[in-house]
Amino acid sequence: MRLLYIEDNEKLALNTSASLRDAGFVVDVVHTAEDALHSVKSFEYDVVILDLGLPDQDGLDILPKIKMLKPQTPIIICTARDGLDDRVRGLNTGSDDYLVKPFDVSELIARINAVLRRPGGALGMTLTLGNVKYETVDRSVAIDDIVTRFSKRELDLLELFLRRADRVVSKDVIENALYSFDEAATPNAIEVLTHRLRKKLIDKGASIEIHNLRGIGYVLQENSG
Amino acid sequence: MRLLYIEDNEKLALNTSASLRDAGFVVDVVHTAEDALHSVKSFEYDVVILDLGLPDQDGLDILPKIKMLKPQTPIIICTARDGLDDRVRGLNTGSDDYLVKPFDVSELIARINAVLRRPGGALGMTLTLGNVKYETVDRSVAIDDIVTRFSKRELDLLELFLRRADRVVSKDVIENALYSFDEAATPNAIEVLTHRLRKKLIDKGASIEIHNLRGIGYVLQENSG
DNA sequence: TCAATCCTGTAAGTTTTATGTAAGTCTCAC
DNA sequence: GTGAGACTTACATAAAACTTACAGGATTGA
Repeated sequence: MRLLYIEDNEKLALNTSASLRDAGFVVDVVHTAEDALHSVKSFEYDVVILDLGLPDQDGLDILPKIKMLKPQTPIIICTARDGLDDRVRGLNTGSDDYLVKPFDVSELIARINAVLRRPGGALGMTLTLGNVKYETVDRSVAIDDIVTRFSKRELDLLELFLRRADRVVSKDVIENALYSFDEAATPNAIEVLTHRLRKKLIDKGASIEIHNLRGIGYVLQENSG
Repeated sequence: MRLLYIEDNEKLALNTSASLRDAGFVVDVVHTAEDALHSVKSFEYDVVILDLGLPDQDGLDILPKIKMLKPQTPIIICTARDGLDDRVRGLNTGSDDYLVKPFDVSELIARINAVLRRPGGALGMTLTLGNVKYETVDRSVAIDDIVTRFSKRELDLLELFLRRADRVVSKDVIENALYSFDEAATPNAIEVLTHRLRKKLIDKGASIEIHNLRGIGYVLQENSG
């Protein structure tokens, strides 16, 4: 899952991109429109995040250029409220999204996931580990190519683990990813949920395992033999 | 099968859209370029029908905008003979078509079907799963080669499910596919409709089943054993 | 044109199940 | 061995989906 993050404010870019990496994305950061276009030409991104207010030209000018180069790639535009003019609205394609500044990083992450999940958004986006395949578009899971049912929360957790396979995920991160502010969540809720996900994975013969690191968090790994 | 019909002449729009609905399409009608762009952004259409001669701007200007928003969606342009200039020809991308006014509605329906039948299009095939066969051209259904009657809405839903067999279809997607924006649709309407389709499938001995994924959507699957 | 029939959405009641809580057990680290 | 953290099981409940009945509207056929 690779993102291009176009943001001229270097300090902000540093902070935000770090959070995005924590969330399991691969992030390329550029600070100018010129670099951005170069990157778009050179690599395949799943999402482009465009922060308006670039120094070398009006940020909006770059939007149609990116669109022309990669019509399929969804773009998330970050803009101050008063920048939300008709030009943004007009260019916004429905497969895209915009976000009014200031915003919380978790909000941005939610938007990225939403855009990726949309039908036609990210083409053929499949998270795979071992014999487990997760389709982000329709949130379906197949183990050894056999479609398997999971509940909503189980899917949330599985997706989170798959995005951060082989990396430690703390209970905190899980809580933030799965539960909105108005939803309560004792640490136990996550333990129970993990238990259920584990059980289902074992029952269905998945070749992946959720390991616990006492006091630190969990890791999803392909089981080695 | 959902269409957007852009036509500023309200009387003509009313007549034509009624005929299109009779032919089994879900039709959204808009009278201005602004509304048209808004709808294209908000919904997924299988075909856009653009009648040139809109009041708020030269109709042709809207064409590239729609194209940019949804490069995949085929567009049928209706125009008077003298409007058939190079600009139309130039913008026509091959996935599109145009129709010279005045035309008969049956002609328009034929063009729509033709466009949908094209490679990569949505029509002109038999959707088959288990012992159920669905003819997209005339919307007829056969179970074990016995022709079976379904109501319009049931056909809409069945077609949607067959096109996405073994994949999760959310209520949201169902609502957008089956109901034009002037039609109401409580979530319950979809539940009732699903219930009726299920019952009919069972009664007629179909070997396919609609499974529910609580909070996520539905899946159509061939029943295993 | 009128009646009969069918389609389809609403409403209300019932069933199902996903999910958090609680309480107890296990286990690892020190 | 002790305690904190994680695991497990059972349970309650609220949300989601299912079902049934009904009524207005459309369609059909005489």
